[in-house]
Amino acid sequence: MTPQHIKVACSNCNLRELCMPIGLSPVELQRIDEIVATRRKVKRRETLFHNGEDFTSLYAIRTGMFKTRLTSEDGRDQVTGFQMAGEIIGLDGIVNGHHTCDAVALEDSEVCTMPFDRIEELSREVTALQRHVHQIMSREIVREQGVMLLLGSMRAEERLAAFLLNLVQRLHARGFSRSELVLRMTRDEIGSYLGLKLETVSRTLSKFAADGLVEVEQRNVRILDPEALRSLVNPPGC
Amino acid sequence: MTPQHIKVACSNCNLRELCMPIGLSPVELQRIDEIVATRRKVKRRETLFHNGEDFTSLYAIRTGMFKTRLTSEDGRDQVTGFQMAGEIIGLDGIVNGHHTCDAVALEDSEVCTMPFDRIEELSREVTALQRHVHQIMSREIVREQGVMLLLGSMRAEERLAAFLLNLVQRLHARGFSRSELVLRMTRDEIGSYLGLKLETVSRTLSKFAADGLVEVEQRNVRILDPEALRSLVNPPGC
DNA sequence: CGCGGTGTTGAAAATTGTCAATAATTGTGG
DNA sequence: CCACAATTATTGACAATTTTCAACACCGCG
Repeated sequence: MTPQHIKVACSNCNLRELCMPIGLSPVELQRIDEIVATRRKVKRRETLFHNGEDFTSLYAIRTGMFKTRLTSEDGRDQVTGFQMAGEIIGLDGIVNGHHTCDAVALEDSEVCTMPFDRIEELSREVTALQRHVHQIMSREIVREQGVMLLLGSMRAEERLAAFLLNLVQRLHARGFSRSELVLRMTRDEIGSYLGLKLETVSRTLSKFAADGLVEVEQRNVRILDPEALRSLVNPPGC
Repeated sequence: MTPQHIKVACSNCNLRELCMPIGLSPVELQRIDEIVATRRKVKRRETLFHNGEDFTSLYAIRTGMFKTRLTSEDGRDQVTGFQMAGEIIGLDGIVNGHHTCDAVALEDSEVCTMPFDRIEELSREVTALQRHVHQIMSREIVREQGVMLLLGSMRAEERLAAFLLNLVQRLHARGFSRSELVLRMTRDEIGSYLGLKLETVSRTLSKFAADGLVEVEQRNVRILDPEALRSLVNPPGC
């Protein structure tokens, strides 16, 4: 309700390789700086945008973590993703000019606001940006297909193993540990994302711990046997 | 293996309002005609493209129906969508330059091949086309989020009801009956899409028939009580 | 220090999957 | 055109997985 707005630039952002096209000339890079209108801080539990809200901008996450959540008419809801630094959210709003999901900060976070009409304008001139926008959208389509595979054909243990491996891999790509992670979301949110009840998530985590695959202490998870987790996701007989 | 290639034009295609931007000037429309390189016929059970294949083009379906299918490393597979006339497939290939799923014709079909580099080139000049491409990709993202909601939070009856209503609604938008439809896919394929076993699909269909919601004769389905189906998808207490 | 939100665990119930038998349909080749 | 094979669909009985309901523990914050 009281977002802070701050002027900034991509050209010296340390997340550049995560959310910007590569191989830009200095002049192109400078023009892209102009895309980011402002930064905006979003506190834990606050929404960046919500279902029904007019779509104006895409958001690049600078710090923190978000969940996107779909709520059906009858109140059922589904977490559709967890997004971290360098990832882009808001793509759902393009098609109808308003958002169709909520984006909620899981911790105090900061995003770069990129007005979409400026993105469209500039991507007509900077080919690398055009390509990049297409890639970001295609990547999201492919990611969601992977979630469909998970939800449609995996059992609880496989889903949770895939979830943990995916999270830690993305964190590692951002310079964090290859084996330790902090879950910023509740068991209930993990369950919603994985199509499981929170009790099932909790039980499955306990079983992983009992089997020596992970060490769990609250939201701190240490992956002890990544190979065993991987073999859960892709069963042995292959 | 022996695709037929035929030259054609969008400007007088009867599916124009389904797969092309609206409000184009005659000169813009003519330029868009140039996007469609060829038409290609794909026979039932043949693939339009498959996982790993180099990505070059998007495809607009002219006639027939396809399924897209994801196959995981261990051989598990997941149907990620059923596409019909006027819909676009191939968006998965943009991000990495190769397709990450298979597109299989469920009946003898015909598609328009649209080389993606031409689409990018032209959408730099024709704003309406640029916007259209973004909308198509965003629409696919939103569609997949809906499937995630279905797979993550609905039970078998709800999933199947949602599936039937979605299919018949899309068919109706194409001039077909509001209540009768022909399933071009097997029970197994429906089950894969809905995260259910084929036996569950069959049983649930039988139950719908016993309850007087639908009439099922092989792949011919008549929806007798669309309201009851809708109330299954969105349970009464709302 | 207590309270609300979060997490764990057990037992029973519900849903869906598995296995198996059979039927119906479609495609194929003689 | 018919017969046979292969594919697809239906149904039942039973098993496995996950959910539901409930009780209780833990933690962090005011």
